[in-house]
Amino acid sequence: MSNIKPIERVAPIDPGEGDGDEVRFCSTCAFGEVCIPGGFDKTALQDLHCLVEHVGPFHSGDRIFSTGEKFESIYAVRAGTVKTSTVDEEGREQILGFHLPGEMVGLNAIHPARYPCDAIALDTVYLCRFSFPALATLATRMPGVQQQLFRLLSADIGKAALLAGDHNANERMAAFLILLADRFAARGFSATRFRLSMARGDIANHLRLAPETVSRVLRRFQDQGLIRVDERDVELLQAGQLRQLARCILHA
Amino acid sequence: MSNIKPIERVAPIDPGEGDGDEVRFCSTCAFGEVCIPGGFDKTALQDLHCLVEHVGPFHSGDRIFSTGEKFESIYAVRAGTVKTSTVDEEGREQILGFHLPGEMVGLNAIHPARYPCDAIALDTVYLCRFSFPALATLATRMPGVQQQLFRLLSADIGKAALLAGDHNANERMAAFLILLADRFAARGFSATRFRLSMARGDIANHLRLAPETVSRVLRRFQDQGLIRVDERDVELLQAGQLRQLARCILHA
DNA sequence: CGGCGGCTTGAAGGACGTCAAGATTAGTGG
DNA sequence: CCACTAATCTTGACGTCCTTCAAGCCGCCG
Repeated sequence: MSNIKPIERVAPIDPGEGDGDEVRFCSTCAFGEVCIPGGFDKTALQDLHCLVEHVGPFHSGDRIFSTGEKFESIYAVRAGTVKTSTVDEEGREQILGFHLPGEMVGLNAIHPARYPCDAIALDTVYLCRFSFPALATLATRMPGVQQQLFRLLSADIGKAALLAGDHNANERMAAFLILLADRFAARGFSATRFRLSMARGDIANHLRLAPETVSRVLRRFQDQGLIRVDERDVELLQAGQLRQLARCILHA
Repeated sequence: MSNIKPIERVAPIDPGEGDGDEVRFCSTCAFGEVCIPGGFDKTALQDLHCLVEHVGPFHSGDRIFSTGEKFESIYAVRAGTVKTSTVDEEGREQILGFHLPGEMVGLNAIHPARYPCDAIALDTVYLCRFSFPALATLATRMPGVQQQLFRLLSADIGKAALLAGDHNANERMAAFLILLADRFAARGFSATRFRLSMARGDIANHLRLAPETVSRVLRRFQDQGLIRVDERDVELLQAGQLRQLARCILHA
């Protein structure tokens, strides 16, 4: 049974190509503040727009890049969700993270100069591709670009550390939901109702839990009136309590 | 009983001040390749040396910076070991990492613009302090500096993800030892014999284990002939087998 | 409709944590 | 140099949270 009415789309789904809609995307993108004119040198800004390439659509399961490929570009998600994951030689997957619209993918590839993970579309995905060498060159001329790159990289270190801690299933699940909500909110989506673009198994993997445990925790949360779940649609009913549960993880 | 003879010091302990010994340290430092002349613009290089400040000594337990302080500088470890950790409101510590000579501390503070963790000396520590604003400015003139910063930041994302995975106590302990060995080796120390500068409890915390479990795993490794442990002195007898044990973590 | 993958639910087992006690070391001051 | 205490480490017994295994359910798509 479905307890929640269908979730209305808050963001544009199909950006089309060459539709002159850049501003709508860029305003929520990690690079928006430097992409969109803000007192920067005009010609440099021109360069920034020139080195951006719109790519997509990718469909669920499509690979954006694969482990070991030569690192060339970083990506900003325009629409859809991307998961990054590694596969060890036993064939077990480890999901590093999920990337929502406005977030960057590929920053961890700069150092090894090869992508250290796979990037896979979880639904219909559109991206902005930035040639990294070109971006780095531009950054030497535009301090704003350099600053933003430093910030994005630094932020990713913190993100990676978030779920690395020692916490039980309830705390990790609560933190996952709250983080998702906050990230949706930051991009102008609803913070209380959203659709999970990833499978339970993917959530479980990312949180170092068994899929069964994820199911059980979600059910427990629902029984306690904290959330309402209908398949992949989630509504946060007591975001405050969830945040309280997750406070050890969220910060620290 | 002591099974291992005392470990001879491989690295200089007391760097003194203004001893003209920079090269000895810088050659093993994360910034060495840009600090030490390598075809770079002479005046820019001069600037790099100018914005470096040698600080220390810090003693065991001393704080280098604290959570919430305004971010000003990043640090390179010249001698000793630094641990970075957060404390949640329940008062529980979470150790983010250990920083050996030649490694950077504070890169995760760029984004929030405040240090998101404490940095604490585990023994006698000497550091190079880099004013980050000055470094960033310099980076716009010296692409090599910018590249190195990007690489260091990117590498830290990968490091943070390493121990975030779902692995059992044996794998994590083996990975910890091998990673330590490799890092010592990269800086010119012995890869098979070294002294743990951190307490068992700190290792345990970092690996999300109980201190008791760390003891038990180390004993098991010793009984299997993989290592020899005498207090904090460790000798890797079967580094290959340890690496094999840790391969799922080390990579993936 | 029927098969298949994703999800849920229950019962049993295991890896690690917790608790408690003892051993060893380090630190301190006489 | 030697007590004395506190801190760290080790070891064993027991408990618990989560995984594993197994089965059934549901929605999706050919």
